[in-house]
Amino acid sequence: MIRKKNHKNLTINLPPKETIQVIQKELLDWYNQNQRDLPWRINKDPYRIWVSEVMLQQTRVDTVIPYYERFMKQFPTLEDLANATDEQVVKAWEGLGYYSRARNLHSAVKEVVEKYAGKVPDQPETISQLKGVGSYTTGAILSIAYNKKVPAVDGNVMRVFSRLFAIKEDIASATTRKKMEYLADSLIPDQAPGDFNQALMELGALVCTPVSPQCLFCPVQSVCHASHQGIQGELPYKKKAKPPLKVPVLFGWITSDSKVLLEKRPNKGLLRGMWALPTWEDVIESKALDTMQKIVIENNWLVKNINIKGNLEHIFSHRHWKISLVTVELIEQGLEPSSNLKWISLDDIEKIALPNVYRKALKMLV
DNA sequence: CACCCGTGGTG
DNA sequence: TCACCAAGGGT
Repeated sequence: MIRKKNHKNLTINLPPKETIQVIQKELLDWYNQNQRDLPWRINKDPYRIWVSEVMLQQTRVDTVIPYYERFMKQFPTLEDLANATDEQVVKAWEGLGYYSRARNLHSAVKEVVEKYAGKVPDQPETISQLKGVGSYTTGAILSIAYNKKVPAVDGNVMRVFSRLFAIKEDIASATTRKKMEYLADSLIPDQAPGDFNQALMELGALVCTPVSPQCLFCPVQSVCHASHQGIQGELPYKKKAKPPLKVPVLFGWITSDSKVLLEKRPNKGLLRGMWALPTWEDVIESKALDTMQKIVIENNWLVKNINIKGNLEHIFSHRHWKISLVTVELIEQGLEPSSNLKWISLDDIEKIALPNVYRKALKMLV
């Protein structure tokens, strides 16, 4: 290995030139033979590449495919998406999670229409200013759609590099990530940067997998430090994540006259800006009925009946909701609709973008 | 830098 | 069963 320092004075071991050439050739050959047939690979339309990259953030390929197919059918061009309403876009995203991705994408696409005449920027400084376009997505769009020599370091690439070069540092740290980006920048070939970036990710997805990597089928096994040392199973190193915090919550199924009350969640925090069943946090199961009765009294609602309807759990990445479901039937709709409160019929609820945790609750009620 | 932000699949 | 994870970004 050649020890080098980059502009930020990080010490980085770069492989010798011959090794770099082996990696480039073997990876590109392998990718040409083994790449999957994926719907975002039918052409190089920057808009199509962009949508796929945003959907794929922290989300599996198999999960994304049906969403992507529907999304591209509904919004075939960048202009179509720009002209859509926010509600339409978020509805198309329903069930995918991380809903801010949809709002950011929508907002960014509108910005591209207004400021760049509908052409997706092809410079890193410009495109990375768009909402929801970070370092990885910048590299992915520029290399895949525009064939620019910009690294795209995602979780796959970090895993592949950590094994290939036996890097034992925590891949969650910003410093390690900088090293990885510098490595990627040093490895990426002039000829086919987009294919090379995708080859790294494809290798991580198909061969250099998180558990039981298939080193026997790896095109770069001959130059892999982890494989030679037999430590591929130990890498990449990652600090253990904290378990999600358990929070007891109360969902209200508040109905009147065959309509149900929906509440818009605040513009910050979990499921921000999404329509939801009225939700109260830190209400334990044994207090669910009491709490709902208090709420009814405080609001002077005229109530036919209040019932516990059941319990369910939902685990987010950092929250674990233990949910009590309580139904309230009002004699009359004593609540004025507002910007964050509305009555809606059961038919119309299908048209609203509801997070899956609320869809799950709905299934227990209808 | 540490934390927040969804969901469903898997071994 | 449950810990871990999947083509990250924002703050």
